[in-house]
Amino acid sequence: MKIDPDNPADLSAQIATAIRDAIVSGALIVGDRLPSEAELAEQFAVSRPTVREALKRLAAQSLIRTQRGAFGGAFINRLSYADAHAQQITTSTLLLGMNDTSFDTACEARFAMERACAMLSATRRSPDHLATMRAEITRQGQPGLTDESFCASDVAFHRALVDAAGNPVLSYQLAGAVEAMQPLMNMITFSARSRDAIIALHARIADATEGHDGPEIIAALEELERYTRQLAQSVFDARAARTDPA
Amino acid sequence: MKIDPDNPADLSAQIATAIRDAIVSGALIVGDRLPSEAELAEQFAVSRPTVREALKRLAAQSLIRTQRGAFGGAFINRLSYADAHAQQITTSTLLLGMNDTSFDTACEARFAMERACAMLSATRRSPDHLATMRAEITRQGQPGLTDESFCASDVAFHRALVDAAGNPVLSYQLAGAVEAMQPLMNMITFSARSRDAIIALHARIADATEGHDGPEIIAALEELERYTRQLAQSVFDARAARTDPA
DNA sequence: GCCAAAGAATTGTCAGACTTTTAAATGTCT
DNA sequence: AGACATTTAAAAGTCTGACAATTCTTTGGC
Repeated sequence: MKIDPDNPADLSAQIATAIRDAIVSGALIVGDRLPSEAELAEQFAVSRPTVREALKRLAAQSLIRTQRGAFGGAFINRLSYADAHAQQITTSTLLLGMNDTSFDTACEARFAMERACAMLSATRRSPDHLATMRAEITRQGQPGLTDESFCASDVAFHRALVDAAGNPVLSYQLAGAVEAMQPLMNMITFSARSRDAIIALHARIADATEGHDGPEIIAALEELERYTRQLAQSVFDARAARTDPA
Repeated sequence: MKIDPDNPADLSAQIATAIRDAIVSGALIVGDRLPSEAELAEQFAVSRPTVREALKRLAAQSLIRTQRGAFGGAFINRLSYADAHAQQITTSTLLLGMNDTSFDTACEARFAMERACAMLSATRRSPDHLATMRAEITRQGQPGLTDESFCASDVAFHRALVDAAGNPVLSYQLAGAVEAMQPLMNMITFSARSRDAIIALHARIADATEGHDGPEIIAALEELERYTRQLAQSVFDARAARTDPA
């Protein structure tokens, strides 16, 4: 594990990369303890603050965890699904927020992926997943619910559908697509009528899931996608008309 | 933007979180310049090294970029698809590598998501994408190709298929699923016969893509999934027999 | 008016010190 | 001997102050 002191790039970035490579390549495995900061500083021939900056970079990606005290130090962290999940959601959210991705593009991707779970969810759904879906549908029908709460419940419903597929990799990958859409969905105001339409489709999905009917889930999701995009379109049209009253 | 000095958590972590929240919430937008390290140190009532550690955490996630010199500083970075892509691949790779996810689970997720692109790819594929797919198929048939190069080409082929869907969000999400599988795929040794079978399926996919035949792409992908899992199974069985010769 | 040199702002790096936390080692009492 | 309290040492966390490197702006000279 070496660094090039003549490289114009930050030394801390180089050190972080060197250690990250060692982790990805398998030279360092979960639970391993890195040398102490002082030792690393000596090995790389840099100062301790520089080493610390490198370690913080790795900590930011949940690659290591640090522990104070005697026999403490930096340990290679097991990247949990939960950590990866959280990271992916912030990344996806920023990605959509910063790159003026069109609502249609995001929506298309999200539903395409969600439909990919449908057959598996139909086969493997547990009573737990069904109960969650039903509960969210009930919540969505409650009067006085804010638009944001409605969206949050919508996300929870779809997460249950995805989780029902019983594949953690799929759940992890989908998390970004589904949850990152939430800020975009929050821009939509849901009338009582549109809420009813969405709830009806959710009920149809829940019924199909209960009845192990994959194709029916897909059909309902397709209709939901159509409806969502149409709803967004009318919101954008209304906004455009207000901004530019030609 | 405040931090709690009595909080036992790292001050640098708190500062990083505070700034990250400001970015995610939209209070700081792309191109904005953060105050200088000295000013941040004063604002948060900590020392400059502590501020620097916080900034390195954010830099590790590509949320900011720093520039030296007068009127330099830390700037809010536009999170590019390329950056997010790269991050997702390392994260997914580590996730699969560290959590003894079964080959079947990863494979199932990957093909489920890839099939989600099929209909779109069939509709939107450009001559460019087709050319890439054909080129990779040719490469895969070359004699003397190492297993690793074969896998790399396999990934390139599937990426072309995904990119053909013409949806950057989908491409980004799929990157993790497809490319993170590569280390797992590398564990498989491909006989000449199994390579031929895979190449034939690739050709079938390319033909279907050219002919705008989505369902045929899906059918071929399903067969490819079956074949891949069967291949992996036999490799694992052989390994188990060698380890435990009962 | 243009080019070069000086200046100022800002990050990158270093050295050394002090504080806090934690676990192991040691000592003491029953 | 075993259980409990005390000491000790290792390590991260933080601070201070300094200097080097970089880069933009401004000024001065021609």
